[in-house]
Amino acid sequence: MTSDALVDALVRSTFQVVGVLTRIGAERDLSLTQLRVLGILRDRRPRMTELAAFLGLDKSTLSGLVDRAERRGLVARGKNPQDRRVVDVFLTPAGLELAEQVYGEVRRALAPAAERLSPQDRDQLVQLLHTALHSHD
Amino acid sequence: MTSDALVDALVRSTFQVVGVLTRIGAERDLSLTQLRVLGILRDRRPRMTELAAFLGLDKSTLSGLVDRAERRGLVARGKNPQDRRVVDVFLTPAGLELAEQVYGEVRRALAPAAERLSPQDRDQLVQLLHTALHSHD
DNA sequence: GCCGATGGTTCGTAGTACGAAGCATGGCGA
DNA sequence: TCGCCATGCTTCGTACTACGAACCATCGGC
Repeated sequence: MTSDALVDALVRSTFQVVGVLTRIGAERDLSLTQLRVLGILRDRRPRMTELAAFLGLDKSTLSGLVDRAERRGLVARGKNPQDRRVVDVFLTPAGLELAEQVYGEVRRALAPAAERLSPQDRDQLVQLLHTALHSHD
Repeated sequence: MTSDALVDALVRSTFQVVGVLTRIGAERDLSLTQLRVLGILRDRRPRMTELAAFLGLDKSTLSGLVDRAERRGLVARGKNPQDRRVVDVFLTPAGLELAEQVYGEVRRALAPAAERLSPQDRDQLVQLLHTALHSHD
């Protein structure tokens, strides 16, 4: 099976990128999950359940996660006028700024990797990853 | 900058693979870190400090991690005859079996992704990931 | 033989994650 | 319209993950 080598490569690079993300997050006291939350909320204002589903987490986990982020002033809870049970989550200005900072840093950290490839190879890599993983069949 | 698209793609696929690994691990009560430990120990018998460094974790974190895995009978601590301060870690037969099981499952879970690519594309993807990330300059 | 360096463990603290139980609101069927 | 189940979220209890500081044992050079 040729696919084994590919799976190995994917897992390997996954852990490598996770390492980079974890390190950058740690510098600002953000876990991988919080990092992801910031990334997601940059262009969305989901309800708790949606966000939990997106992250693959239990609702109860998200409550705590949002609690802590709210305490730090990074996100806020909003009421939903259509349904008073629903809680919407969104970034505060401080949260947005931090998100942009962090993702800027991620880009900087991974730029050397990108620069090891020619522009054509980069495009191709993006394309291949998209085809393989972004399975919209 | 073209590299931004690549960074985005890398981060995206990272979270996707992390999702797969987390799910498969959870089915057997293994965290991402424990999964990684199993993977590493499949073909190594490092000392605690080496393993910690490899994982990017503090020694103290690893003590607990190995404690729990040992309690479950997955790994064992061994004395190092050259230096009596040193503790070597290795998989038990049960740990090895679980590791093989889990990594088989990972391969199965990611096989559909691989199969979306032609054999040549797979090779190319492996090659590109290696060049970009496996920076042995 | 002493002493600083190295290798691990222990302890306290905070975050992460789950499931069960609980409360409020919504919406449907009688 | 009322009753009741479903849905959305929070709270609580538990276990794991992770760190740093303090600690003990051993090693190696002097």
